[in-house]
Amino acid sequence: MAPPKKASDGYHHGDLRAALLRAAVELIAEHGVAKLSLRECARHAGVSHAAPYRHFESKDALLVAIAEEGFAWLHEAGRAAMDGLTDPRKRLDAYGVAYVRFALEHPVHHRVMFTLQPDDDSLTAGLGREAFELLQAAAVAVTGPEVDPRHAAVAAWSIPHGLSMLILDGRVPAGLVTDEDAAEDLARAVLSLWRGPLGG
Amino acid sequence: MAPPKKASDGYHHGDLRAALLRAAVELIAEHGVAKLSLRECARHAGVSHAAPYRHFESKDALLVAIAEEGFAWLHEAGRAAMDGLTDPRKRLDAYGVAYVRFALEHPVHHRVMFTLQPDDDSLTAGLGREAFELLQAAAVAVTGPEVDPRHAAVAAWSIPHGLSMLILDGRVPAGLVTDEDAAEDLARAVLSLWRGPLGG
DNA sequence: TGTACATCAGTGAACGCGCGTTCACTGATGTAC
DNA sequence: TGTACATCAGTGAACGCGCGTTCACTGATGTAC
Repeated sequence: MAPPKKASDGYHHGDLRAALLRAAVELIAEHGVAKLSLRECARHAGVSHAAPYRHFESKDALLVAIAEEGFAWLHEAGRAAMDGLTDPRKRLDAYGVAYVRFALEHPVHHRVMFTLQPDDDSLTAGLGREAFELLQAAAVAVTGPEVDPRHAAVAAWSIPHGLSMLILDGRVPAGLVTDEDAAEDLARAVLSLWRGPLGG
Repeated sequence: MAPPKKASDGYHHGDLRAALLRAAVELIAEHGVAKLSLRECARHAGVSHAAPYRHFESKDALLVAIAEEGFAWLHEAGRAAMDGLTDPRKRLDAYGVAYVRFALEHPVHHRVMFTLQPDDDSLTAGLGREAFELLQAAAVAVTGPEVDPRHAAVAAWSIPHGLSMLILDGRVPAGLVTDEDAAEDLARAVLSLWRGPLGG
C-alpha cells in the first residue's frame, strides 16, 4: 500500500519513522489515544516491538511528533486559505473555515494536538506559536487596535475550535456533517449566523 | 474530610459509590482520564480493589456515571442562569456564560462528558438530550424560525464550547484566566466581540 | 426482646494480559583506502 | 574492483509492572416471627 522509500524488503525497513506515525494515526482513529500502544504500532508496521525505539525516545515522543506535524499542517492550511485575500473579515472567515476543514481531514492530529499538555513540549505551546500568531493577526485586523489582541484571538478561535470539537466528538445532530465539504458548509453557516441574527 | 453518610468505620463503608466517584474525579484531575484505574480509586477510598464492583459494573460504567452527573449539572446550571430572564439574547448569553463557568468549575466532568463516545450510553448522546434542547430553544428564540434550529443550536454552542476547551487545555494566553470569575469575564468579552466588531 | 435467616457490601487470592522499556545481539549499508 | 571496518536499524528474550475482572469467602445489617 505505502511503498517504503528506500530499501524495500529485508532487514531494514526503509522509512520506519513515517510508517510508525502512520500506524499510530490509524490506531488512534480506531481505538482512541488512550489505548494507543507502541507495540501495536510496531506490529502494524511489521517490525519488532523494540524497533520503534530507534526512532522515538518513548511513546510520548511519538505523540509529540504527531502534534507537531498537525500544528505545521494547520499553519500551512490557514496561510493558504488566506492567501490572496485582502479584506480582513474575509481573511478571518477563511481561516476559520480552513481550521474546521483541517480538523475534519486530520481528526487524529487535531485530537492529539489538544490532548497533550502544552508544557509537554514548548513547540506545542498555545496552538503552536506560528499558527496562533497567524490567527491573532487576522483577528486584530478585524477588531482594530482598541481591542485586546489576546481577546480578539481567543474570540476568533473559539468558534472554529468549538465547532471542530463538537463535530469530532460526534455531538452535532446526525446528518448535518457527512464529509469535509458538509463540515465546511456548516462552518460557513455558523459564522454567518454570528454575522447575522446572533451577532446583529 | 468527607464524612461517610451511614455506618462510619468498620466493614461497611457507608457511601462507597459517592466516594469512588469523588476519588475518580480527583485522580483524573491529577493524571488525566487515560491513566485512571479502578484499583487506584479503590485505594483512594480505602477499600479493597474488588469492592468497586459492588457499585459499578466496570471501569467504563464509572466514567459514564461521571458524565451523567456532569450533564445533569450542566443542564441545571443553564436553567438557573436563564431563570427570570425574558429577553432571548440575554437568555442565550447567560447560557453561554454559565456553560463556560460550569466547565471551569467541573473540568473533569466536562472532559469526561466529551471524551466518552456518545454511543457509549444513550443518555449521554448529544450534550445529553435535556441540556441540548434547552440550548437549542434559547438559540432559536434569537435567530427566529427562518433559521434551521440545528444550525442555530450548533452556532450558539460553538463559542462557549470552544472557549471552554481552549481554557481547559491550557491554550489561552497565560494570565487571561486565573479563576472562574476571570473565565466568566473572558466569556462575556468574547461574546461581546462577536456582538461588536467581529459580528458587526 | 430474642433468635434465625436472607441480604448484600466488603475481602483477598488468583487469573491472564499487554504494556513500556532495556539489553546484548546481528545483519545490512556505506565509506576509506 | 576488493577488502576492512564503522555505523546503525533492526531482532528477540527478558524485566517488572499494574491493570481489569472473577471467585469463593466473610462480616455486618435488617427483617420476620
